[in-house]
Amino acid sequence: MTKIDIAIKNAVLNAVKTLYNSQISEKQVSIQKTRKEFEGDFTVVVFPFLRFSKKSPDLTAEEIGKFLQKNMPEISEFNVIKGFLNISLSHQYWFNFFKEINSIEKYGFKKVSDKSKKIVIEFSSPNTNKPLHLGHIRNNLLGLSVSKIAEASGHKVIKVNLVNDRGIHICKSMLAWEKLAEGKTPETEKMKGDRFVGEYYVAFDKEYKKQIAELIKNGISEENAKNEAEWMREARKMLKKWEEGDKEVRNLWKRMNEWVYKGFDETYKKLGIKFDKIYYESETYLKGKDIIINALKKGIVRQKEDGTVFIDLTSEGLDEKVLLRSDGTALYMTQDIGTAIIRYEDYKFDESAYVVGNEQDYHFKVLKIVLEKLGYSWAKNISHISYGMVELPHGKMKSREGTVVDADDLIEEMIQTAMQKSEELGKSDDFTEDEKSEIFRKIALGALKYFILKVDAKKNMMFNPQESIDFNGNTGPFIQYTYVRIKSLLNKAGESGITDFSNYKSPNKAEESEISLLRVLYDFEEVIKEAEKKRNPSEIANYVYDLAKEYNRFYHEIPPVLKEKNIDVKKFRLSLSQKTALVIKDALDLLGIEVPERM
RNA sequence: GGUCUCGUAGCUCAGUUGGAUAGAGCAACAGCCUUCUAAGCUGUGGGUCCCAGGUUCGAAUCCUGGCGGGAUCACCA
Repeated sequence: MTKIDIAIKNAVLNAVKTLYNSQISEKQVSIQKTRKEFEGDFTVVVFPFLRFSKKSPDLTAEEIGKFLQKNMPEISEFNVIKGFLNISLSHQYWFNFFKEINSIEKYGFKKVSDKSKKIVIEFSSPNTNKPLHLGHIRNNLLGLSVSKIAEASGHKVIKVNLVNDRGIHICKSMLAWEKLAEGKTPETEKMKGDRFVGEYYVAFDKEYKKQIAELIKNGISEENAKNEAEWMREARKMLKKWEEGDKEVRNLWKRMNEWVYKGFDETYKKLGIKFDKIYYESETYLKGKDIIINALKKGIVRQKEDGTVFIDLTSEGLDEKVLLRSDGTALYMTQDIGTAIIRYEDYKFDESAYVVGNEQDYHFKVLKIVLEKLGYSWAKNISHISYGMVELPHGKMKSREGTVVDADDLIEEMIQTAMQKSEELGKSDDFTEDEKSEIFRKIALGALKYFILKVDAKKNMMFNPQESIDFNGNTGPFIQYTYVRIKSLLNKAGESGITDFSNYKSPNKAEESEISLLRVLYDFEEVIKEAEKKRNPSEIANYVYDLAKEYNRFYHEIPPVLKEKNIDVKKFRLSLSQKTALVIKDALDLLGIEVPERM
């Protein structure tokens, strides 16, 4: 499709050349959408041309406007206000534009082919010692959405999860379970496995703190107390046994992880998340160790007297980074080096992106540099999709202190609210029970997902449990409602015998609200491009909100479509509605949000 | 302390390749259901865009310096 704004830009370049005999660069021409309070579709800012025209802004704009109008049949008229040249496109142009996009099944989307860029996107990456919370939800939703946007941009996407299934934190839950559980399991307690295990993690911390306090009371320094508390010593012993492959410890580890995975699967399913590949840290961390030991032999990394292996990054303006402990065991960085390499061997990706919180900006900066120093040329194609923290009104979320918003609880609460709201409005009366659960689920998750994704990913965001669960205004349900409303309209049209709307003759004239709606539809292609470039789902979210809002305005301003006498006008409006619904659906899908057919 | 990042209406957020009178939603107030779903639409009030300089015809947006919040700088992950 030829983009009209690009055509205008070229015409302006041509105008300046012809009228003022001056060659200007594309960069100097700024075409923007005309602001609502003025008449027109696109605006050309003429200030940069004044030094070539040597005329007043208004006169320059006038001359360029006349030139454009003469050379572009799509332009119907123009006006000049204070040096801004506002261009109006003919109604015919907009009708043609609509016919064009209406004939494309997935307008704005690019197809994935064999030549597509291959992108591995890692997200979620949970620890297996506690249930998922709101922070994880943001991660998961961003990962899912970024993946979908990349796919819509024609890339081959591989969604990957790296499960952090080993380490001292897991041993803490295991130890507490051994000490306190008396054989209880998620089955006997009728509890979700991840939550069950999480309770023992909290129990560990409680006892651990008690032990530290005790030691401090006996005159031991805080630092020593933290190291020497009995449970901590036992947890470390357990970790060592795990690394040695102790059968009993491994069995317990396996058993408790299974509980957690079962719980996670439920939550992922509710969120609509699936992975193409799951990596387990327990299976990849040794690779990193090998790589580092090899690099030590080659002299790329060095060893200190105390035995730690490190890499010198001072030439990059960073510090020395330790890659192996003095006892030879692996660190977070070590295992991430290993996993990155395994991932490249598995997929030979063109790009590898990590969706991880901004608290790890430094980590990923270092990871990339270290891999480059180790000689992996593909390391330059690693990127970190960094996002901000979710904050609560009373402060930070800390799982050990129980000040978290649990993912499952939150989803359940949202479903309850959706149900209540629907009953209040008297809308659920004629739904069957199956329909109800399906509809409330979609609305609840739509509300939650939209709430989180509409905020710019890189910014911290505030989550106020009381106020955040809203279904009016700039929310997911508002957008879903718009879709449902259109569906209802189309169904009614169908009942009256009009099922095919595409065979109309374009009307002579379009209403202002129709043009406004078409202008928003025009932007969709560009919005996907921008969202992909910036890896930022919020651009899609804000767009689809604008679209829904614009449709609702159209819906109210236009007299009832079904009563329209002129059959061509009627069909055009139904087509326009239908396409809007489709774009809403496609855009919401990019956010991982489903649409109900009724609500 | 170094580095990074954010600061826009009472609250939650849009708005940066520099453009016109800075926009939404929530909350408050006032209207619109004998015409297609009122989870909707329309209107009113609400702003030193953290502060001070600078660049520019033009700055919320770019630069410099402050102030304030957050993150990070581990043989934790």
